[in-house]
Amino acid sequence: MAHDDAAVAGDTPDPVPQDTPFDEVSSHVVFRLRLAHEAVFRAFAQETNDPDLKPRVFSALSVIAQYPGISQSDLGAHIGRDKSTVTPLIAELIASGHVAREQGSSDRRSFHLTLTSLGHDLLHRQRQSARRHEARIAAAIGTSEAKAEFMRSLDRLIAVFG
Amino acid sequence: MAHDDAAVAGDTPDPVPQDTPFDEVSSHVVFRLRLAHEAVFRAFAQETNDPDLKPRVFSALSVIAQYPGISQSDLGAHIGRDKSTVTPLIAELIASGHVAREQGSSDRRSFHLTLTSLGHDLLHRQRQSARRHEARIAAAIGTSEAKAEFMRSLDRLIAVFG
DNA sequence: TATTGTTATACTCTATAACTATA
DNA sequence: TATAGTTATAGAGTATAACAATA
Repeated sequence: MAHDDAAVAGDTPDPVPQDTPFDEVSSHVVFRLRLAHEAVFRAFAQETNDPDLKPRVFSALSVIAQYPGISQSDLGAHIGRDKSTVTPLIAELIASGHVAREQGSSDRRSFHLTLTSLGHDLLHRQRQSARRHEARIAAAIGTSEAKAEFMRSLDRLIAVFG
Repeated sequence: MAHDDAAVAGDTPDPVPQDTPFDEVSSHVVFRLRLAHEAVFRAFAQETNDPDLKPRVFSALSVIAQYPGISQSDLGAHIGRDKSTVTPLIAELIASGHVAREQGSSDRRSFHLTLTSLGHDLLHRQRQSARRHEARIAAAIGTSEAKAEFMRSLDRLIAVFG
């Protein structure tokens, strides 16, 4: 915490107000985006006590469910991560029995990823948690329409700056 | 890249469309928020060739300019970081001559941070870069009004989940 | 030559805990 | 006891580059 107002250089700064201060920094999208991302990310992980409910696990399971047989590189492209980042993630999901991997027959460099029944079960549970989380987000933002507009803005930022 | 449509488990997946795919994952705020944050953060750092234009540097300079004499702990509270994270940041800014530090006279545990003239100059330049960056964001989102609404949504998320 | 996946490595950003010195 | 700041350390999360196998 800090001063209530600027330009005070004395010894004992006043405490800052607890509500959002009107800092210059707060007026920039990049900083609020960082804080909002951190907050939403944390809340997502806490949505259940399931230690497997990590966004990266959920995203991997979702993409594999949607594209059964997808390769690791393609999965990486879908979730915006390098293949070297995908490797340990998939290793973890194979070790936990949620994902199965089969070598390609026509191209033996690549693997085809599929969900096991355990993986489908986990995805099902994570979808429920994700649904609750999205509902909390909609409530925080205000309405479903406002949330949809928020999503559109995120999309435009990703499209322009991504 | 991956399949064009789901449930194809063949050997050679079709390439994924280059525009945003309608993945399940894309329909969740948490994932788009991550990608948008990464993209906007990267663009901010690239706004100029100035290697000092890091969001954390800009935020520290801004807060110190707004609250001259602020302590390191208070600064950390303003930018949402622990004091142990602030220590090396301030050390860097003192080493580069942008920030000055003076021990408190009434409470000698704490320090008072101020900007040097070099620090003011840097902040001035960073503000210009930040202004351009914010303008690009507004253009990406569409209008200033849409950006303002976007900011309000970010604020609500921070307030609810922070 | 190009690509898939693995590995080794390193970098960025961050926090927790233990510590010193003050209060 | 409590607080300001430092230090040591650790842990996410990620990418780059070199590599082997395959195309």
